Amino acid sequence: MARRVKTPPQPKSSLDARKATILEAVVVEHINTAQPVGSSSVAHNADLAVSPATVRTEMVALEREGYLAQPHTSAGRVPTDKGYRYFVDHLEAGILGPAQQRQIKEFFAHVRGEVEDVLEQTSLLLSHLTSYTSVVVGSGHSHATVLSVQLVNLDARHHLLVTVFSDGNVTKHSVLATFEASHVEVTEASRQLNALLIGTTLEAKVQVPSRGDTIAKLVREAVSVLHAEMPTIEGEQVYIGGSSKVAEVFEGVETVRKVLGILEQELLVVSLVEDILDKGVTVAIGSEHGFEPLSSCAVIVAPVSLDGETIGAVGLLGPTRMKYQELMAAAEAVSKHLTTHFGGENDRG
Amino acid sequence: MARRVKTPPQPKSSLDARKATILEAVVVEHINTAQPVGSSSVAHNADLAVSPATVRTEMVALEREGYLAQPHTSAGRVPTDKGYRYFVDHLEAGILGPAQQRQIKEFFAHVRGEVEDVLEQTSLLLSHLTSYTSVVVGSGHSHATVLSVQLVNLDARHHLLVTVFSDGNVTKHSVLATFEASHVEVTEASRQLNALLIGTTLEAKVQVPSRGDTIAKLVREAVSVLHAEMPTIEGEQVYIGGSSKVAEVFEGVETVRKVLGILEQELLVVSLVEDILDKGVTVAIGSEHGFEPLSSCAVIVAPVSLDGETIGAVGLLGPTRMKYQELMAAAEAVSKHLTTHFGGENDRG
DNA sequence: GGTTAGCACTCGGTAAAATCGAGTGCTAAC
DNA sequence: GTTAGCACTCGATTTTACCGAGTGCTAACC
Repeated sequence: MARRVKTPPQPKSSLDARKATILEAVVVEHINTAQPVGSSSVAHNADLAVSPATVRTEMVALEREGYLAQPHTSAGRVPTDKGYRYFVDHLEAGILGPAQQRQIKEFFAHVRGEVEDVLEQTSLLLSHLTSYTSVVVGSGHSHATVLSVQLVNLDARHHLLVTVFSDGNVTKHSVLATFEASHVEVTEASRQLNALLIGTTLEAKVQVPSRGDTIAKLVREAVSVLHAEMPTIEGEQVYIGGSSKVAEVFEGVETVRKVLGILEQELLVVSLVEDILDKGVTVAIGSEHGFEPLSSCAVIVAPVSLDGETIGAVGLLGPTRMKYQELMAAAEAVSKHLTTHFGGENDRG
Repeated sequence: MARRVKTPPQPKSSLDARKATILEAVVVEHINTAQPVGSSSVAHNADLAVSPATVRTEMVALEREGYLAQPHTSAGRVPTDKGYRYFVDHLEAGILGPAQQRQIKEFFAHVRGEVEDVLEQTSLLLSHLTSYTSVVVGSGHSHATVLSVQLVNLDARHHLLVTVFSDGNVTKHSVLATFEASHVEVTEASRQLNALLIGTTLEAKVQVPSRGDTIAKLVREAVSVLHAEMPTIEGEQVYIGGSSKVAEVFEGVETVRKVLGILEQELLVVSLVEDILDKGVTVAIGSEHGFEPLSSCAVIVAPVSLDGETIGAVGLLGPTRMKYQELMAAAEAVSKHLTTHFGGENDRG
């Protein structure tokens, strides 16, 4: 359904049955062999009873229309991004192997712990499952309200502000005072902070006391420290699983370096995944996402939602010649399980 | 001083002046060129006024003693791990370039935030500074005592146990009850938990109430959740900076894959670094640390201490042919700055 | 008109051959 | 003990030849 949102240009890319079959055959074979594929292997392989010559004629057409490309004359054809796109768009949903299904079931039956831990482990699961690099994103808590704040004093001038949010996130912030405060004063400041902040979001302005006593100064300091953090997309979590797979799955040191470099920049990864989600797409191939350094990559994403709202996503990253069907099935399955996992938690006793 | 603790076997490896010079020249040149180095370049390069033939004779001696190796007949020599070891042991402390010194000063002048954030950013700094992969380890808080615990209820059955430790660490744990609890009950449970746990370590046994009321059940549940976590080395933090550098600095996809695979396993990295620290050494070369998959790597570590106790370490990882002098200086400088950074925090107002 | 067999042609990849030269070990003279 | 001289080794590089998968085109075929 969401697929309608994709690239508006071409009038609804569609090919006659035979061209489609040929394109598909080329894609499949190239994914398996990593080699340019020639007319004859397509003619044999596919169930179209046609001679290589005919296949060739169709191939020049497909090349003219931009679905295929030739590395050089007298070599076979290789799919372009557009070719992969057609392939993916016309892919019937894959079904996961029983072993993998079992592995996922197993995992979610036994996984426990905080959201962060679950997400991190999920990224490892996905990576093991697929032998590709996985990306799991949990979205931030910008709309979460404060459930509780507490000022704990480490020593006379050094305090720790611990804040609990309605979505279960907990943050800590150091509060360094230029003056000493007694235990009683800190406790009182903590009480006032609670009264002040509970129920508010980080965006909300609060009325801080303007008095000059120790307690008021503490309160002001704590509030400012907490709110100072607001602009950063605090709470966005990224977990990358199996980054070593990058070296297996891509060829060419240069590409490996580039991809790893990208994966290091968590903010970039988050925005990449969110961009793709925003487009309502589940796969971004090559140049489709704007990131030039990832032009030889394809990214599969599947949203994780709670109460109808997207709260995160799981993704897989690989070269454009990746096993789309299998990987999409894996991502989908895991995202479904995650969704019910978190959804179920609320009801469970 | 700590260096005396290293490999006991050989009676104090030492070479006559000329052999030492030659070995050093070979190491330096091989580090720069990544190529086997021949007798003539050594004869020219070094300030020993000797002919290549003499150098050759010395080289066979050095080879016999295990400091050098020949990839194949009629190729130059390459240092062995033992050769690097000798080189490193007789390296006078390097001095950091002014640009890098400035960068470090700059960094520590402006860095702020929680310990975790500082450590993470430090790992990035080290990596940028050196173009190698960095490892920053912060040690756990097994001896830390509980400063404060708080049970916050998210909904009737779903609570969050937030614990603040004396070392500034904060943990959260979900507490899922099979029964409903009112706000008042949760608050009371929270109060009792505080009375029970403050000042204790996670190892300590505590006397939980055995009554059957809601509050007692909550308390028991919370304590068990908290203590269940004890055995895991909670609080060990690892930050790896510049993992993409692995692809630049090592050659051979296979090596890159192996190293990345290791870096993914944080526990492994922690124990690697701690092993090296325990040996009282600052550099582990090739086979010196036990990790077979890292046999082509060298690791530089520098401890970070607070009040005389080691609270973490910074490290750099690269191929055995890495720029030891420069990197050791960088690691040392950063660890010193980190030490004073954390040490100073306590006194600062 | 679409399909196909036939065919000349292209061109990257591989293998064999030739060559190069850095570097060695040895020996004999210094 | 040092060094010049020299024959020798052997990986790396270049050259050449060649193969063959695959193409595009054309003419015959259904």
